[in-house]
Amino acid sequence: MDIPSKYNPQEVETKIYGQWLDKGYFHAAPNHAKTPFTIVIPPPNITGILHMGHALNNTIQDVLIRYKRMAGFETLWMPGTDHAGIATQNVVEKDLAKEGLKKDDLGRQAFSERLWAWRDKYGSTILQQLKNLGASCDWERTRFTMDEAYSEAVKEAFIRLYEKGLIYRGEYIINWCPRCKTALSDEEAARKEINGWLYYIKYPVRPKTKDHPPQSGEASPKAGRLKTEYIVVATTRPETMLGDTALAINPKDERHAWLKSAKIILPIMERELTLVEDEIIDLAFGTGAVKVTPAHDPVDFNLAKKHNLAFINIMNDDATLNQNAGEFSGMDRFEAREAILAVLEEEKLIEKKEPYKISAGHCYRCHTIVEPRLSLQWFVNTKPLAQPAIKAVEEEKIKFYPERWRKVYLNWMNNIQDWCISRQIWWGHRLPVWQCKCQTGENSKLVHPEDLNYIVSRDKPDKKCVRCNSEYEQIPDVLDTWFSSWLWPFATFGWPRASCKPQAASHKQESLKPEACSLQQKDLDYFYPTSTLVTASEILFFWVARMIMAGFEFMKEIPFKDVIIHGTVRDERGIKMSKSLGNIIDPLEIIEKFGADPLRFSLMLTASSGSDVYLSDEKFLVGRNFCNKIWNATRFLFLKINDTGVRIDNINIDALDEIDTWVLDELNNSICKATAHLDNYRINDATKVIYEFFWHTFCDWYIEIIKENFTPDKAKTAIYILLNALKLLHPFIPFISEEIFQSIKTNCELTLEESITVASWPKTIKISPDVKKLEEFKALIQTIKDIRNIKTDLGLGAKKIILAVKTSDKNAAYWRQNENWIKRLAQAQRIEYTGLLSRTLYKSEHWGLNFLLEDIDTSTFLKSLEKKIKETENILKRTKERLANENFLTCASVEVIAQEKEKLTQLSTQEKRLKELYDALK
RNA sequence: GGGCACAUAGCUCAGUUGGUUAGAGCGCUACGCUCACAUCGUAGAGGUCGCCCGUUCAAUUCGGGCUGUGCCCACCA
Repeated sequence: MDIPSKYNPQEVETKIYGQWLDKGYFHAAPNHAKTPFTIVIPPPNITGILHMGHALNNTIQDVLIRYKRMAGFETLWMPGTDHAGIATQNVVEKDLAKEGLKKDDLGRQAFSERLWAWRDKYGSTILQQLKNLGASCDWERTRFTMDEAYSEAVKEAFIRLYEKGLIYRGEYIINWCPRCKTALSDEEAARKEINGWLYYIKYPVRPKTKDHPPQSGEASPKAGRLKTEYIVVATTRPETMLGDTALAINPKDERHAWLKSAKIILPIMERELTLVEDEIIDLAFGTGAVKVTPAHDPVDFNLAKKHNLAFINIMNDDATLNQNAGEFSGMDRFEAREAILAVLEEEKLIEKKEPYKISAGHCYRCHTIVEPRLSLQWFVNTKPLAQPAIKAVEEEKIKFYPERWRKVYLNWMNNIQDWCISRQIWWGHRLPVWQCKCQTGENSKLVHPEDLNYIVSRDKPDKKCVRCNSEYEQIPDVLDTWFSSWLWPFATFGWPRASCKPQAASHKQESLKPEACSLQQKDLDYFYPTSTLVTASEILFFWVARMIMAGFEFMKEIPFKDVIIHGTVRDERGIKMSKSLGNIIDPLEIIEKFGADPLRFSLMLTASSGSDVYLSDEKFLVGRNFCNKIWNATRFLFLKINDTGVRIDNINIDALDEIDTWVLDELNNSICKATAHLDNYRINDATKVIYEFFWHTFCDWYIEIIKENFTPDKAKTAIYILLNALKLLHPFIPFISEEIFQSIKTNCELTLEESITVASWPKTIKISPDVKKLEEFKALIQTIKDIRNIKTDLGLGAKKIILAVKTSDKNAAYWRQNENWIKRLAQAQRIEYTGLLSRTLYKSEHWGLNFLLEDIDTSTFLKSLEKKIKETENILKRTKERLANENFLTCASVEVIAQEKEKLTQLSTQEKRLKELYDALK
């Protein structure tokens, strides 16, 4: 029996992972004899490298998957990656920049090739890293959101929604990232507060010309105000004033009623502004007068639609000002802001400025401040899609863990806004929309949608443009990445080919081999809906909510039953770990240093369900130490087995003594608790239970007890416990548990599964323990702890004691029977049994004890006795008071009263014993 | 502006239907290299359960208010 004295994680992990793959343990296929358990991985971006958030997320999934696999489910963990449109394009653009090139230098085709080349080279890096972590994904099924079949699913989804009227094109204010030069959805424009200014700008007001004299009645009371010559508006973005086409006031605002008979002039542009009145204008904010910039502000946009105002777009796609900005054209938006302020300052048109917190949208990929901008884009009408998705959660067909996310989800869903899905980038799924060349133009041209004649079609349309007779071409836009990932739970199983109804079939359907289709059909039927989704709260709206909508829309069913939302990984100060902040702990480094198991175990122990995880390097020591403990406990057992030549075969239940019975009972309890915790997704509680059992029951007591009387029966029990503990531990620490499992297999004569990966989850062993005997044994353990305690109080250090025991003959026999290990664990050189104790140090209902030593300094001991007496008296007092309370006796339940009475007698005895000890020693 | 959480030992957190002598891990202190493990063992100290009010025989637990912290949503010019 050879277990190396040092555990070498790196070597073992690589070897074992290879074996798992060779054996195909992670592969799942429909099997109607088993219940499926399916998890689809949140597909990491192909630009990603494994960070601690991934490590946490994927360890949770692997724990569940490995547990369910052992528990007899047909278990599938579907892996894959996300093409991550903007993120990937940015990375490749940066790459290109190193060569001094821009994507436009290459053109779409060449740049696209470059993107694919990048993806082929780096796109699966993170999957390899997941393997290092021990992830038991079914790698044969690895998917990518731009696989051919997957792309077909995306196209199909678009077309079906379009045909249902749930996708539309329109010109609205969207969030525009001037750096990525694309539209973003509201969710992708992350709101962040920045320090800015609120500028109060004077807009000149002149009397109306003689052609349009003011209505006399209207202007009379305030006619004189016209001499004040201006109206003040407040704005945080002065540069947008160049696009102002109106000024808005609240109709109830008497302060500004005089403006109705006036002509309001936009400074710099010297343009006359329309005056509009609308209830939406807040009387209390700023001056109550609002500049209206229809093409650059969502509120103003709505106002303009309502009041039929003109739209003037003043910006290019890179947020420089365009020709509509006159002298400022060509300037960057912030540069223009300063320039405009300077001009206004010169003309004395700035009344004041106040520091102001602006909640500005930031591009979630490059963190540039987004520009609200009028643009022709494609949208999903989400409200109809949201209805069944709301209902499913309300009816608990889908549950959130922790439950509080349910409210967050419902709150968002009930206020859902339409989803802008078109992006002006090159990496992604092209929209199946076709247009004649004569119609395609810059978005900034702001042609009316009605004028544009486009065709939504799976393939290039045959017909030619009626105006210019040229062919239709696919529009350049691509879809939001999330428009593909929201299909993940079923598109990964081959939808729509698999589940296609004849009328919705794509044209490629016919060319598919029938058996391929039916295979996919089987998979989809069997594995969908999936079981559990494990994710971080950050993508609740981006992904989880949308998957639920897509599930109902395309599959008529929930995509998953349970959603586990884990916390964010933070550093020890509570700051979110991020590469840019430089406070990351690299999981790969931890794996390198300690191994994957310690990383996984530490994470699972630290991450209490749903709360954020605070990490520091030293947090990983727990896992390292524990794995070391397991390794050494095993090594020791094997050494003993080797020394004694014991043959290990099956445990003999009839031969169990009180020690075995006790430890097996503890194992049973741990199995029950751990299983229940895992079923409730209380993963860290499960981790704690097993940790506690292995270390503090099995190692600290059982192994210590059997050490010097290593009989075959004890050895068998020990190996039985070890095996079951390893199985309980396997989901958390798959490598070391497998390694040890394999050495048990080779060294013991037991019939075991081929691998712990496919071993069955532990069941409780039937031992029907005698409760009284168990209690007796537990009392013995408690006494040993008390002896150690007293020894410490007496300041005896390592000194061995001679223990005098006064007890019944029966109990004395029990002690004699267990004397060897009691002596060792209580650090006694000898035990004497006596009918009379000269000086009692310890007294329980079973026995009294003394240490037969001269010159004992009992002062510390007496002090701790005093303390205990005082504590007991306090509780006793409270208990007595409670039992003397009439109200308590009438109101409290019988059980509670009985419990209190029991407590009273127990405490009284305890108090009496302690006082006797104290008095005798004093 | 709206919503959701959280506040328990120095730190990170348990405490699941109100009744426990309020727990664990890490850290800290003392003692110990007992032939698996010092990545170890034994023991200990440390908490008026954020504050106030209420419901109740009884509140860390339920309700209200306050304070503090975090997060999310919003058309805060």
